[in-house]
Amino acid sequence: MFAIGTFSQFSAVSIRTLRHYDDIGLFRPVHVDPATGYRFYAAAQLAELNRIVILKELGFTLAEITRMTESEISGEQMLGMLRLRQSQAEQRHGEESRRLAMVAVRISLLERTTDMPDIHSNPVVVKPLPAMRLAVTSEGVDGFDVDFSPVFQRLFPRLFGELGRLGINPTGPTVALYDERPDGRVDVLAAVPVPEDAELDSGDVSIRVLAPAPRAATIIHHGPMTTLKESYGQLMTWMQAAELSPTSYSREIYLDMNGDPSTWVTELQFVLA
Amino acid sequence: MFAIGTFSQFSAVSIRTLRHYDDIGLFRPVHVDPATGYRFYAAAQLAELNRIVILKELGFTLAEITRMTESEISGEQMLGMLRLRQSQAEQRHGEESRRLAMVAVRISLLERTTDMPDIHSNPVVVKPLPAMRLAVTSEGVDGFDVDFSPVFQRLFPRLFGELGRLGINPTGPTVALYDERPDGRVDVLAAVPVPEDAELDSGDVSIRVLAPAPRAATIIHHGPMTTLKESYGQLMTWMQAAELSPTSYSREIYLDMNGDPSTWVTELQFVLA
DNA sequence: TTGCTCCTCACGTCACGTGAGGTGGC
DNA sequence: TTGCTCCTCACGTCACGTGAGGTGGC
Repeated sequence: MFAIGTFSQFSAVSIRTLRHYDDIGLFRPVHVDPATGYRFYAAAQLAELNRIVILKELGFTLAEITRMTESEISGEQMLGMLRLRQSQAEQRHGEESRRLAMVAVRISLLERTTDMPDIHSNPVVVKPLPAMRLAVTSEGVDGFDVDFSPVFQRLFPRLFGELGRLGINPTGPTVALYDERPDGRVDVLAAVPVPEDAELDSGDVSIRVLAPAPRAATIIHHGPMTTLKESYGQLMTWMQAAELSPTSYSREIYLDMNGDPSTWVTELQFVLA
Repeated sequence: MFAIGTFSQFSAVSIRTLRHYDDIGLFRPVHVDPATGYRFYAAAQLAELNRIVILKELGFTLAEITRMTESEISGEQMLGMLRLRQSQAEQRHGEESRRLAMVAVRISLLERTTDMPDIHSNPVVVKPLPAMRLAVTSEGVDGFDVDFSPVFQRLFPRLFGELGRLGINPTGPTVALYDERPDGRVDVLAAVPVPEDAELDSGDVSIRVLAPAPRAATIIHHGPMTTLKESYGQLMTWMQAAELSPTSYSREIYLDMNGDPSTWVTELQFVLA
């Protein structure tokens, strides 16, 4: 029999870990001196400890290993658990790969423009978008090269006028979206979230429900709408570097339009595949 | 200004997390109602929160991010931290890859022999070996096909006789090792650990110091020496499956030779590259 | 008055590492 | 008697999730 220090050396498992395994009932010494509490291990226990070490290296938790050793497991069952572990490990491996790729993207963006920390100048975040129930009104335009302000100056009064007439209160910030049309033109939509029970379809203004999006690339734009294209540029530069592409045109969420336009806050969103 | 629930929705960061960031001083609301303790966030704060989210996704800890945001960091510094992160992430990625490979090895070993759970029948552990100071005596043989018992029956009495004569007490279990010789023959060494200050060089018995090995493949053998080759077989099967190769011949550590040979416990070791 | 949102503790997570403070045997 | 080994608490780790129990405003 070996005292804990010797057994720790032979097994390359720390004394603290051996005590921990004793505490949680995973692996106990063959003998404990009742007077001193000293733990004593038999050489033959090394094989049992080694099985635990192996299972741990494969990524099983101590709770799982405890269950495995308590109820003797068949080869088939072990195979099943290993396959489960394999898929979990593959998932974590994939996450690590993506993280690594993102670090590389940030490095390459920064190397291009060493004048400013890119994370400050290019804070693109990928996040899920919740579903939204919107009241919308729209107008077709020829493309993205036109000035949208006159369009919105027609759309928003129409939208809010109709909502006011119906006594419907917006439940969130104003939104602009852009849609492809079958004829190749672009639909400009002015919209605002409305309650679940709000119904309307007055021809010009109707309800549209946006499905939740699991992943969207987003950036916060500060300042007036006239400088929006700079933020769009950053967002698209980032998407190119990250090799991600949008599934549709953008959405603009006007989070803060109080006070001077130089203090406005807008979120630009591209839903990703 | 937004209450915490609204801000949580817009940012896709949980309420609990926002409170946590407030607690640790990483990200505070622009305003807290003194009467109720309600937190209020400004739209413009979304950009700041997004930077934190990005840094977290890149794998930085909250403590690191706190330092980064407290002391405004230059592009160069950020590049340096990103490169450091990259190497850390590569390391973790490598570990995940190895773990994945090990799971695959276990699965393939199990698929070959579904009659028994391989981890029970093949508990090979890779671990570091500590340095050892040994008293050794040796003898050359023609190869591994011979019966070693007569050799050991000459070597061990010689070894322990000499140690007894010098009054040197072993500090660990008996060891056998095998060495290549320049002439192609094999050196069989019988050895035992001795204290740091023990000196001896009597021709037949001398001191040899084994360097610590960072990685060795090991297996516990139960029973008499006559069945050692079965355990060697398992160990070598595992090394083949794991695509690992030893740098030298094996070592045998006789951990328990008390009582009947059927209860003996021996560890077989192959130092890995 | 009833929901809704928000609040502050405070425990739990996972597998030990790391002191603190103390005790038998050579 | 002095080191050495071993012992038992018990806090700390990391970033929150998850109740418990309670409070203002519509």
